[in-house]
Amino acid sequence: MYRITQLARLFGLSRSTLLYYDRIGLLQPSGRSEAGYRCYSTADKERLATICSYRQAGLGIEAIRRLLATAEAGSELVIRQRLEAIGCEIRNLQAQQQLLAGMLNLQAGGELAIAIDKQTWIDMLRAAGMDEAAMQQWHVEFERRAPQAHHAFLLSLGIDEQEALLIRDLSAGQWAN
Amino acid sequence: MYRITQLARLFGLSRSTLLYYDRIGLLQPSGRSEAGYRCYSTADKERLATICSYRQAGLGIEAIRRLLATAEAGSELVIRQRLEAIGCEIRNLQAQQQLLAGMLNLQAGGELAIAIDKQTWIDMLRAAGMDEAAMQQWHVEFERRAPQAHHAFLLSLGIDEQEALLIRDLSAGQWAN
DNA sequence: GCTAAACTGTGAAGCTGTAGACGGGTCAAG
DNA sequence: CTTGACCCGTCTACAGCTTCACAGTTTAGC
Repeated sequence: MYRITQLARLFGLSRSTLLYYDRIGLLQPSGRSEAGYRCYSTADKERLATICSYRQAGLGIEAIRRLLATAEAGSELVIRQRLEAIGCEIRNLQAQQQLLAGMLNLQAGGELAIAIDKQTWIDMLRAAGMDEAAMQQWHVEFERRAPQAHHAFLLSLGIDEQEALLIRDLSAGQWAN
Repeated sequence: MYRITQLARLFGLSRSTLLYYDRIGLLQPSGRSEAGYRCYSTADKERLATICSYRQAGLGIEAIRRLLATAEAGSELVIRQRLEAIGCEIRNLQAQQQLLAGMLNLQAGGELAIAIDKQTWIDMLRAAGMDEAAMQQWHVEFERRAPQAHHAFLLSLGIDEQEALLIRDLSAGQWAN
């Protein structure tokens, strides 16, 4: 049995957070003491552990509630959706970086274009000693390990959706065979 | 002269947002019609454009207010700080991806598409036949051609500001000599 | 000129997830 | 019996809006 602050500390949370979870019914203590103190059982602790890990993964309270309610069934979808959302957020942040870097350039009198394009990229790899075959192989690896990231990367070079898909198809094909 | 909803649509915002900006004094219309309707001038529009681009860059309202107040002076620091913060956020999101990917693996044992990290990147280049020296050379080229993009790219791999600067210094040094 | 829709205004409350403060009750040790 | 460390419930605050409620204004079509 745990008291509220005790349990909160165990997970690096504040008392307020557990009070809040109680109020919204996400985690309600399984009992109360005579004086009305919340008593959290070991089961409550486990539930909180689950909640915490979902929170750390950035899931919203409602999503977590659904996950816990449906007891592990269909949770995969929620997780995949969150993964998708994270990918999106990261791309947004990267766009922000571009924007800000652009502002710095404007102010500093602009030393160079920050966004690199396809040709520049190829030139750099070639300057580093890569040939056609090596680049092919690199695409194949990229596609195999992180297809989403591969796609985003291609787009970031200014390659259009069509061509990106083409490149990915070729890479995937090479991997399959 | 623009009416409130008109201006809002122009920037993909809602009327409420402009009402809010007015209330907090971030963007106040330069006039009112006889009936009391807000009239936004072209100058107001420009100001809003600036605000929007800062917002898109993820800056907070207060930061923007300060930027607009001090009229371009000292804004570089704010921007650099935001860049730093973005790098941090991206790393957090990547950690979340790892966590979620882990959950899925436990449940499904599946492979997944997530943003790439430093090690994955190195592995991919190596798989494509690059060795240490080639990677060095590639960094040098990257730094020479597009230092800002180089920096953003390093951060996107989850490398922290410190290490990124170190890598860039090394690359720049090699180029200088 | 009339009507209906689409706009405008103001002000207040709500949202998320959490932190912290408040005034007061409870409990164990010394 | 006091002291200090707990606990209670309730309230406020944060960002950056959105939504609501209610009333006045403009505009288009008939």
